[in-house]
Amino acid sequence: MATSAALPLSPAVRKFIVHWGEMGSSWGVNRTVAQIHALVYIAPRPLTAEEIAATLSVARSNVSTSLRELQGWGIVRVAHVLGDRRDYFESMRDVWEMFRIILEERKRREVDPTLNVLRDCVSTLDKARPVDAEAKQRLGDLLEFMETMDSAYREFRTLSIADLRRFLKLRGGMRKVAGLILSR
Amino acid sequence: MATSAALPLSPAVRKFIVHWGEMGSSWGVNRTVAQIHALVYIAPRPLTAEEIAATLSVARSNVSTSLRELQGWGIVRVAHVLGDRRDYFESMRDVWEMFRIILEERKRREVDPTLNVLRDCVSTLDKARPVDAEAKQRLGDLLEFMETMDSAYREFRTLSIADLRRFLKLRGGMRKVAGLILSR
DNA sequence: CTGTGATTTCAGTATATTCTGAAATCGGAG
DNA sequence: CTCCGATTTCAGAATATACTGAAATCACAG
Repeated sequence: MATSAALPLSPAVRKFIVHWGEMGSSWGVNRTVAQIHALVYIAPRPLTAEEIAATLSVARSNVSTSLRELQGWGIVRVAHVLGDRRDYFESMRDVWEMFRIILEERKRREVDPTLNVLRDCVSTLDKARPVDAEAKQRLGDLLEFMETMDSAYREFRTLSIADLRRFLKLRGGMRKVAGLILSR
Repeated sequence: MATSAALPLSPAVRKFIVHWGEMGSSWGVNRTVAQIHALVYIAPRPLTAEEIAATLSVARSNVSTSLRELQGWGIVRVAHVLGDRRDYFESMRDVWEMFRIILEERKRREVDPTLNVLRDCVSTLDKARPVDAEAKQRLGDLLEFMETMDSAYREFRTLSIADLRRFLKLRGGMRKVAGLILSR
């Protein structure tokens, strides 16, 4: 097959893709990976790896690796077109669901291991001589904070996207929570 | 003054510092910066830059730059000891407050600019030919999501640390919210 | 002012990360 | 099986980031 041409992108769309790439960088996501995600998300139809490579001016192989990573995050998936052997890629469409998935994945990859390390450190320090009393206190505080966040997240996770959305959109929502639940 | 000696660190504390550094990396924070933060947070007293350099085996100048960055985030500050010209550094102690400050700072540096870009892109696409209808829709969805998050955050921000803590610690908190506020 | 220790700056170096292109592999058609 | 286009792998190159050490600056005591 002939080399795919770059997709035509309006300036606004270009701007978004570039910005999303920069955002990715400051959140620990490879710039190209983030750009590819932006492109696939905004595209009106699933794209081939070759189209992506041409549009963003990166090597075909780089696109392959990056798409694999996005699939690993669960926010991009392969689609197929009848009579076409190539893989087409499309992004999850629901932003809220995407948010939830990314949160879940980061928790699994980063928060959970940190909780384990903290628990381990605190329990080791329990058996240590009192020289480390201070350190134990600090790590204990941190652990308590992260465990509270963790269990709050576990509950948050049980809400439907619809409820979550409704809750966050409530004007005065936090105040209501404070009033209804906290004041006793 | 003689070169400061490295502080004695128990294995558990070392483990924590190393892990915190790795965590930093995956959140877009320089490893050394994160390690310094961990060390200063866990130390029983304010430390000099030289002590930090010796303890973590990094150049004095690197510590200087990293501390400046941590001060920029507002989670580390300078303290002084009577009769000692050196700067001593200490971390904010309250983990919840620290969390709040970091959240605020990341919002300011990353979310706010993204909101601006999205608004700009969407309004540009408004004036565009209908070729970009799809893109406009997608960016609009993303913008709506981020604006909802943003305003929910603005309310969350008005809660006191104490209330926030109490709320997150409530067992069944999210369920209660759903029950009391959402179901109507 | 001068001297001294503390701190910062910054050019060059080292390291880590990302990217490329060529080669290997895959997988279905014939 | 062979062929062929699609995809992946991976060693080396390119780039970006972090780090060092020396020199400059600062700030304060004397």
